[in-house]
Amino acid sequence: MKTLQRRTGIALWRQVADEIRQSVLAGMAANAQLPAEAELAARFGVNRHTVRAAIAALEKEGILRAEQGRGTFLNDRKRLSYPIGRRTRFSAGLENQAQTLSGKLLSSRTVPAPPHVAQALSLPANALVIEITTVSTADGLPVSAATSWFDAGRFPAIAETYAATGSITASLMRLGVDDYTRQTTAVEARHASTEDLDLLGLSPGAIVLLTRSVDIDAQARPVQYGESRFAADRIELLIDNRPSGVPEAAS
Amino acid sequence: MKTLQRRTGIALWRQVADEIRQSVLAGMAANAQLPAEAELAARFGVNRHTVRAAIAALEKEGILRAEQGRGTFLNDRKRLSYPIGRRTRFSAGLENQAQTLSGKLLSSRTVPAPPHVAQALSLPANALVIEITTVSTADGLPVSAATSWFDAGRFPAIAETYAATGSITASLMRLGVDDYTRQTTAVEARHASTEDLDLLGLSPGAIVLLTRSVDIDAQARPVQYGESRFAADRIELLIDNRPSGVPEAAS
DNA sequence: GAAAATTTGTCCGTATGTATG
DNA sequence: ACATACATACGGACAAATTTT
Repeated sequence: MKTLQRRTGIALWRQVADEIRQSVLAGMAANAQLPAEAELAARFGVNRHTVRAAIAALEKEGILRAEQGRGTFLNDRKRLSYPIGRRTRFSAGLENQAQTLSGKLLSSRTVPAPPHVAQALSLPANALVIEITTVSTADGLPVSAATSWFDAGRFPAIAETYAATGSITASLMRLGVDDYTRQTTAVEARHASTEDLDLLGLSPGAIVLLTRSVDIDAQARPVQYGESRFAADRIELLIDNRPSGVPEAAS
Repeated sequence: MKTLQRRTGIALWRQVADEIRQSVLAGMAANAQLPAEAELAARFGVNRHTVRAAIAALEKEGILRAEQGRGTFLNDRKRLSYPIGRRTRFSAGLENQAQTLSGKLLSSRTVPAPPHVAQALSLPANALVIEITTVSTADGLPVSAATSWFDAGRFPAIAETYAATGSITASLMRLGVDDYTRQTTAVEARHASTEDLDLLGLSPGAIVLLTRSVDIDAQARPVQYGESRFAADRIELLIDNRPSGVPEAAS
């Protein structure tokens, strides 16, 4: 049952690290002590050195801390919860969970719309779009990197307004879009690209949640198509279909 | 730039395989030809042997086929799209995308509800729940493994009806729940556990999308809490908030 | 306080896997 | 197919820090 596999291109110590992260740490409280290295080695059927390599990796990720003579302990870090619904907004969604939120413009350019972007925005095949790349941060830790596309004819100044405000909602407001709603969100998961590792400050092998979303204005015209990469160890996506205003059944 | 990293516990050939899967194959049509091995080696800055190892792995996954003297070609396989909304149902959501769909009961047991399950189902702390583990398959390929919990007092025969029908919707119908809707869905991503690797037929290091969901009946009482693991390379989650367009009636 | 037990940290050597040319 | 260098995994022995007896 618990046979880790060899010769697969994934080092044993990394498989062990992944197992520890999810099954060992699953029900543990903050600052609780992990089983001893020897015990973990026995449980996974590997050498103690291999367990040590796994723990060293998790230490570098900030999840564990090891103290000589005492033991290894679970650090206190909790995941943010990012709500996705008709009124999906970065700042409003996380404002109760973090002290400081910010968005930073990394780059922008005007390009002919790639096919899937043109389709998402209901634009003709060779229309010009503005592509911006941004990183959003909560309490100083980057949580998402996003690439967004806007109709260059309708929002020629989107990059400048985003650079000034750090917010899509505020930028669109300045450009005449009083309100917008989320039409669709597709969610995938994958290993972070080297670029995203850099942008999000992640370790190699880290996982990102990838969302592809379309936002529309009050007249149901698409205003934004975006592809966001969320650091999967820092955030979860929450899809809540409860009609707003109805008291919650439980929780 | 695209500098692949060493000493990360992930073999270079596997990193190259992941890169090919997501960036090279991204915009390619089915049966299109890949760049030559030498060109790929140059692009990724690795030796040709390493590219060959990556291609061999992708061939074993069924994504590519290499033909001596001709080249390497992309097989035709697309990701399924699993819609999540108020009326989330496995069979109804995928029926237009696959020829055969099936659900199989792997195990069931009656246990005192774990705290988070009791909370999700609005049950007292030590209430009994029935826990079932299932695997759902599309066109013979497993796409999700799920663990679901039901109030043992209200649905004592849920395991038997699921075993008979292979469907949660049909099972609940037989047990007096004419209709149910999705209340919340939380989405995370992580490396597959060894158990899920086995259940879903994945290779070590593979990624799963993890959803935690609560379904409620017409009286807003929770009927099901479930944790599903989707093979991230076979399926994406689609959250569609369009009010019209989705037919209300389900058969 | 001293001794024993426990736990993490370091060093040795050896075999196999990975990556290059 | 060959040769070379480095990374990974194992096994054992022992040191260092801490807690328990």
